[in-house]
Amino acid sequence: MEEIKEKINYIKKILLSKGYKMTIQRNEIIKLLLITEKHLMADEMYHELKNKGIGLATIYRNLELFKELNIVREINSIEGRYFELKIFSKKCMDIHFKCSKCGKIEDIYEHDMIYNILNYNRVIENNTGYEIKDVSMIMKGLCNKCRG
Amino acid sequence: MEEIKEKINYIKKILLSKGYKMTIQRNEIIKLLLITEKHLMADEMYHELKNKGIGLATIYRNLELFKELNIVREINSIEGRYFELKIFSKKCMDIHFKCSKCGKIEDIYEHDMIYNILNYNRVIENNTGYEIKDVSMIMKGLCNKCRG
DNA sequence: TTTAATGCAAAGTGTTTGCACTATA
DNA sequence: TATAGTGCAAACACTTTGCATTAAA
Repeated sequence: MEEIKEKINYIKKILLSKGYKMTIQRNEIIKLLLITEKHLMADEMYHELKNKGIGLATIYRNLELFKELNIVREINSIEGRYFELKIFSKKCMDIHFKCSKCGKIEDIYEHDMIYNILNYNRVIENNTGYEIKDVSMIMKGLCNKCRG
Repeated sequence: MEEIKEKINYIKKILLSKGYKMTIQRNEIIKLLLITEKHLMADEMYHELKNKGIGLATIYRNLELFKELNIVREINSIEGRYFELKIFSKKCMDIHFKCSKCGKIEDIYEHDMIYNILNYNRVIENNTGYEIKDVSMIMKGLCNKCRG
């Protein structure tokens, strides 16, 4: 519980440093995401928070802001839009390319793709019940020298 | 061009075998997806087909039907919903999940993610000069039994 | 000739925006 | 006390549905 306060405080600093304010509503939204520890849809958050007088528009507006500040990430699936905390996520993954002719191995940094894959991990976790902790990917083919 | 007629005919057989009819509208929607060879949003299709008197509702209804029949697949991203032919797609890659506790290995089928990754492969090929022929992905974590 | 499929318009979703008011820094 | 943030309701965009009509088998 102390940890949650610390994390919220950390996010508050980010907000203040960018000229935004930490409000009761933002505090509650972040706390909810921290406590539930999974992705939520906007209306699920609203359901949870409306008794505290927090409006749906506020939730949408803040999720948008949190996305811009890289605090939250959006996940799109057939069921709709989900949101989850991105900032304290420890998820990482590596991608390697291996040339099937000369055997050379290279690291690949494709940020958007990694981001995308990590998003889908949530979907897979939901569908399967697995808990994914690590992802690695190997691409095989020909490097530019061996392509000829 | 002959190939397109053949493919449409193949889909017609599927429709008829399930008690559906092949209409001008369905023909046009499938032809559009075959010709453009990429994913389209419903309103893009409407834009393309409304001069033939095809309504937006018809497009939505048929995309839904085609999805059920595994003819078309839906892709959800931040920009919105896309649709593409699934039935003649040669795309493949394998994804495995390995439980780090019990060692069990399972196949993962997450079409949208696969589609996404294959798209990024084009980007990586462009950036690196590599030619990617095969992709495999391993996810590690805990299966539902070992999570407990 | 039977029954599935269509176009249109109306109704539903989920999401964003304008505005007067409120609360944070 | 200045200005960012809020709730509410209206507006919006996308999608689905009801119904009278059309067309495929």
